[in-house]
Amino acid sequence: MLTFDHKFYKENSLIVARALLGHYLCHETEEGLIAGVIVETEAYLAENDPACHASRGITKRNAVMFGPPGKAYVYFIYGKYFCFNVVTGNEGSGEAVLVRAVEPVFGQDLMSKNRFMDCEVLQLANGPGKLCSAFAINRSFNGHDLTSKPLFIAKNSNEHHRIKIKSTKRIGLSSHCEKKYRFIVSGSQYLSRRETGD
DNA sequence: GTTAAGATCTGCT
DNA sequence: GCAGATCTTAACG
Repeated sequence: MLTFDHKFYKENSLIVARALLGHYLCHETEEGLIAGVIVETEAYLAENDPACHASRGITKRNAVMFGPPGKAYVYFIYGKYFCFNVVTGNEGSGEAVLVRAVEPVFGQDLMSKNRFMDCEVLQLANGPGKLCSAFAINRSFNGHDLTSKPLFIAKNSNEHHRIKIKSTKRIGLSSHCEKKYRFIVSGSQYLSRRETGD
């Protein structure tokens, strides 16, 4: 499995968000490999984006976003869930890509175990909180370099050229969510929301 | 020290 | 389709 180099993550979040679709998110846990194809992402921009955690300057939580690109930004939300992001852009810019859903391809049994509940394969990792739970991603991976094990993103050299990418509005934001900064693999059955006709 | 809101998920109607 | 759970984070005093 080949990972992306740091130069790849240095592009701005809009570019990286699209570029990550169709590639693999992998976690080599002690119990075995967990892997899935990234099918849904959202870009959070350094400039003019009030919804971005970094928009109000550096804090203890978002510090990793201002560090070098290619690292994981993991934060806790709603008292229960984690969200997994990839830091992008130049160091100091404060931007990231939220990975919202993956299509399970390996270690579905482990994902199911990590979710602590019975659910269809279709719903194992079709949302930011679900994905982190299934992949056993927690606070300890905040700041982890995604070009190295045990948690990494690997290139898919086969299918990538076949996917069709669509952009839509971002999910779950109370304000300033009009821009189409959410990117999905069109036709995928593993999205967090059903694909609409817009 | 206190408070309000949050890049969500689940279960119930 | 909608409300509740649940607790960290950040802003404010």
